[in-house]
Amino acid sequence: MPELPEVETIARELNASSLIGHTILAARILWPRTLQGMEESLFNALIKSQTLQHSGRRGKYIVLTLDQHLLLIHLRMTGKFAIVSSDDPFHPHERIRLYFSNGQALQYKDPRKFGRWTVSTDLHESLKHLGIEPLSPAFNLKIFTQLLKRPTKLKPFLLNQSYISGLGNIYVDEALWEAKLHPETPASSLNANSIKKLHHAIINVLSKGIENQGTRLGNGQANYYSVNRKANNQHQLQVFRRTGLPCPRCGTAIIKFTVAQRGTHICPSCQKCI
DNA sequence: CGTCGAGCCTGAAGGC
DNA sequence: TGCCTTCAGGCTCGAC
Repeated sequence: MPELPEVETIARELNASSLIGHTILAARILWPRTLQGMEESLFNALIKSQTLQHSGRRGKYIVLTLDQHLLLIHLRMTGKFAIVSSDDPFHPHERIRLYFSNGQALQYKDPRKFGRWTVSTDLHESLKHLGIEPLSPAFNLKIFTQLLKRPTKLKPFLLNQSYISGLGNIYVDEALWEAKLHPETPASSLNANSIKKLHHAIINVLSKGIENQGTRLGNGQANYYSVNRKANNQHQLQVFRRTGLPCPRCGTAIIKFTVAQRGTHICPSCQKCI
């Protein structure tokens, strides 16, 4: 589940890669459902002969800028990229391959097949369902306070991409721990001090995640998140997937339970409900 | 508006 | 060892 820091890391890597400035010759679609609402023939027609100009990010989407279109890619749970030689054999998990004019190819692997690709001519229109970027200057205390005025628990609030875009299960658990807030606390019940702490915690966990080039979980196979193997943030996690281990702040054993149908990790001493 | 459950998927992990 | 079940979770959709 790549979240904002992982997607940002991947977007930067692609932007610094040898593919930038080269032309897409063709696409090979190995799992057609990866293309969202689009036939393979149309997809090919839209991207063929276009140059890859830039790789960026909006929310959890990778945004590849071509001459005339944008490629929007959501990795969902297990989407991964690699740059390979055009004549390398297909990987069993490979779903799409883009062939470039320099003899290389962008390989998209996704064992779970949840990831989605789409072609857009209007970024704003295509991603209008996304809320504010938490690392942008626009995400200030005043806006955050306004957003919190709704009848929902903190965890589903933070996971909802239409309010704040980019947070996922890992960084929500981490931010709530840092702010000493329980995930089932009603969003509208926070006082000014808690709002300030949570605002700071969100920016802090995401910034550190980017600094560490993302979080890599699992045993290096199915849950391997980043393009490169430098992702290091997994060693900085305070509560996520640390059930039974001592809270780094007070030593109480971390517990896991379900909130909003998601595995949720908290310190029961530091994070009291309401 | 919000919550909840199902569905999309497969590999890993746990139970027996 | 091996089969079977459960779990993991981002997002969408339909029901309430």
